Amino acid sequence: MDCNCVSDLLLTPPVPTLWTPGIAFPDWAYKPESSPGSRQIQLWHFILELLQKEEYQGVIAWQGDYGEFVIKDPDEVARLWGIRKCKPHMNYDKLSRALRYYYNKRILHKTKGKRFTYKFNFSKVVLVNYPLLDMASSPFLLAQNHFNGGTATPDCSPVTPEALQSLFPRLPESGRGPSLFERSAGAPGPDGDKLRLDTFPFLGSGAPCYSKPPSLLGPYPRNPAFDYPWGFNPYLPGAFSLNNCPKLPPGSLYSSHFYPNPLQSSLSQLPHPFSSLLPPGDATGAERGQTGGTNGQPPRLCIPPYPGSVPLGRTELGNGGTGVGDRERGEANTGVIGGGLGLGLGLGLGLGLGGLSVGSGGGGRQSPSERRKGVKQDPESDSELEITDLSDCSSENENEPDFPLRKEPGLGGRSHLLEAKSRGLGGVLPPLSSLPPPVSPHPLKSLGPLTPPPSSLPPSLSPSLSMVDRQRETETLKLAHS
DNA sequence: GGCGGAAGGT
DNA sequence: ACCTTCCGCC
Repeated sequence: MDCNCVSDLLLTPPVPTLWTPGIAFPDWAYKPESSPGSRQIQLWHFILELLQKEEYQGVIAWQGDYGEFVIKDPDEVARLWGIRKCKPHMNYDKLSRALRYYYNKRILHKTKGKRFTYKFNFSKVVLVNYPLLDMASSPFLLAQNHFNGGTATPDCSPVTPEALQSLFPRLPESGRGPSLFERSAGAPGPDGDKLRLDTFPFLGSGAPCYSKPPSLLGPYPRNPAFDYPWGFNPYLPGAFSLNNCPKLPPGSLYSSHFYPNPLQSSLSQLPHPFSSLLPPGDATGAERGQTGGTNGQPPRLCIPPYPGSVPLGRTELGNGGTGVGDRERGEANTGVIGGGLGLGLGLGLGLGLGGLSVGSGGGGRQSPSERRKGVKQDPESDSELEITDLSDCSSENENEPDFPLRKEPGLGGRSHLLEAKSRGLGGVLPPLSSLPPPVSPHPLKSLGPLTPPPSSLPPSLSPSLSMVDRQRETETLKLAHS
């Protein structure tokens, strides 16, 4: 069915994956075009999109436990979802049915006793958004080993190649190869490769198929002129500079509550050099400069999207986590991540997934619906953030703001950004002057099989790894691979 | 409100 | 596969 709902094209930009600061999910997070449903965003993606956006704090927000969110305005969420899916008759009853559908897939579960409250199973989702492939295929992984000196730690244990292979049966030993991808028989080509999420046991069958592996896409496969939101443009030099993070949006996918600040939760607990990545004396450093901070509002974390930082440290999804404790039926720790996953690759590499903690969400910003209805802002909200009204999205919902995602990467969105930034609402990295500059401004340009770390895995995060070391390891990898 | 079965659509 | 729609049940 073709409808005039918000165009998927606007919602599925060719965002360069790991470093994607955009509000939509990276290309690989969407279904392949060949699949039924053709690249339509999945509900949980959509939920995450809403969750990461300031303007929907009044509609849906992180709240409570790690990964837990509350739908403050079920009707509005349903409406937005309906717009998104061109289902004008969508309502919360149906939406919730779809959410329940995720129970079995263990992507979500219900927080019992709390109305409209659900909880993500991070072990499912995190890797969907941090495809290990990139991590695995990046020499950055090698760098991880340098952080812990190659020795096992409870939080980031080097795993033998065998162990890794057992986790990811098709993960190539070299960290680079086709085995994570399902090469369509006789159809190798741009779409011939699909990341085999089914090789990730913790992702299960419910995980969306990647249309393409991010780091193997090569130079942006489509529409390179895509106008990135908040003025962010990965093509621009410095866009991936760790020291230049104001380019990043306030609600980066990788920096929202859903990806609680690994710097905060992990680096501060890790020995140097991890801890040195945090601003001095800042236990909650990463929140600083993110969300005002002077108004007492629980900050909506906008963590600098160090994609590479995710694998840095400990996993706090439960066991030994900092207040992340899962208390409900197995929950988020069903996957290997939950146990403090350390993934090694090839040469005794250590990879932990996510140092995770979460701030309580939900500053109660006034939602579009509230604005629409003229509802007074949530008393606990102090937000004066002007939300760009992207009402040029045609839909059955006449004259309503409609679903704004991706709609206006231009002036509107930027003004939003500017305003947000002017209020210190994120997109600002904590000072990381100690970090070396990025190697390449282009996230993917140099992504060969064995190249310097892509921007998605900033070399800055391997301060102890010299280029010589990298080169050496690269060579070693080549040998191992051959 | 929340649940899951069932049927159906794409 | 991933919902959407409908429904009866609790």
